[in-house]
Amino acid sequence: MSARRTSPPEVYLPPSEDIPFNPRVPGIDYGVLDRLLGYAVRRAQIVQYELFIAGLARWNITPPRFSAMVIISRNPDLKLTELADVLGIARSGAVALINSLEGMGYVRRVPCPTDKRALGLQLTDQGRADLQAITEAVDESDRRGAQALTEAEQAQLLALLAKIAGSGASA
Amino acid sequence: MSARRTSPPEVYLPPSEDIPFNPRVPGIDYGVLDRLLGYAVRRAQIVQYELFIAGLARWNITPPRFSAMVIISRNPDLKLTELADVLGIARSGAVALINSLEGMGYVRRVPCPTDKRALGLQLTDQGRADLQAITEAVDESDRRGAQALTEAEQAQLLALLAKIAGSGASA
DNA sequence: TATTGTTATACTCTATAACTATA
DNA sequence: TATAGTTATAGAGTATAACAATA
Repeated sequence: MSARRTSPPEVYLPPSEDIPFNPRVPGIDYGVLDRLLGYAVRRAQIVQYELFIAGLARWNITPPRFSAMVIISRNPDLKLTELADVLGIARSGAVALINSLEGMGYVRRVPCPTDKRALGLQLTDQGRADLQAITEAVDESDRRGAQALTEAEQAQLLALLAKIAGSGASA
Repeated sequence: MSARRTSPPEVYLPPSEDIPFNPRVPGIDYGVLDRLLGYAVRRAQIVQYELFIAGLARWNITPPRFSAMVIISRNPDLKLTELADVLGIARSGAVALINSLEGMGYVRRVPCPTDKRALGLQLTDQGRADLQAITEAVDESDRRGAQALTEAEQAQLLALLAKIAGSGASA
């Protein structure tokens, strides 16, 4: 009993032999699962994630990588520990994440002038450029994931999700 | 570049040094993430999962284990391959899942009369009994996750999530 | 003493592929 | 030939703990 987790892992490479996840297999009785909010969120997350992977395959970009790039681009000289906090992962995980993005030529570590222990994270020119195209692809797959909803419903859903996310944080 | 995935993994053990996930760290600019449905779902899922783990710690029950037990209890003599399909995991993963539930004394493999290759899955008496208490704990943590919402909002959220989950499946 | 980034280690989950025994 | 369950193997992600450098 070790390797305890605070957040569910998230990795992602394209589908394969398996047909895409079917959130409601015909003839199956889901019992309580059908009325649990947690299961509904999980179902939706799997579908969203599959769309993300399908749309971002050519970039080799996973959700955590995309999130990290966005956070870094919007928050200049963010420290590695802060990034870990924002993403909800351990510092060692953030190191691995940054290593991969650095290997892709998207992120750069720069020394911090005021604290010699720390380092600032920045997007490279290529990272900044590709993030634009990547963001367009993400937007596209996000739109596909929401296509069953009207504009009003999408706004509603976003608001409701923010509410339940926020409630858990303060608890 | 191998070990391709069709669904995000899901494990779960109780939190630790790390404070719980904060879906909106003060002073951080989330950029596009704040308007992406996929990120909102992911944020909510992390919080829901943390509540699940906290509430089910004493049972050593994870979301996949709970889902499997419910599906097995509601669908008599479900085959292992069918369970894998419902949960959206590979057959080898279903074997491991059933092994763990069998080790806990909750699930039993029974030979299938009509097909000697296949086996039916059943809850043991203990599994059936404990599932009741476990379901109550799950209901409790689910309620806590939804406490920021009114009854009407909860129903609305459930319906909207079901819509976006369903849209992805048929695509 | 506490914190930053790092490394080493272990664990869980997942997928692929091959195997067997049936169909 | 195809399918059901199993096993073996590998890969990705996460966590913990310890470390050196710095605060």
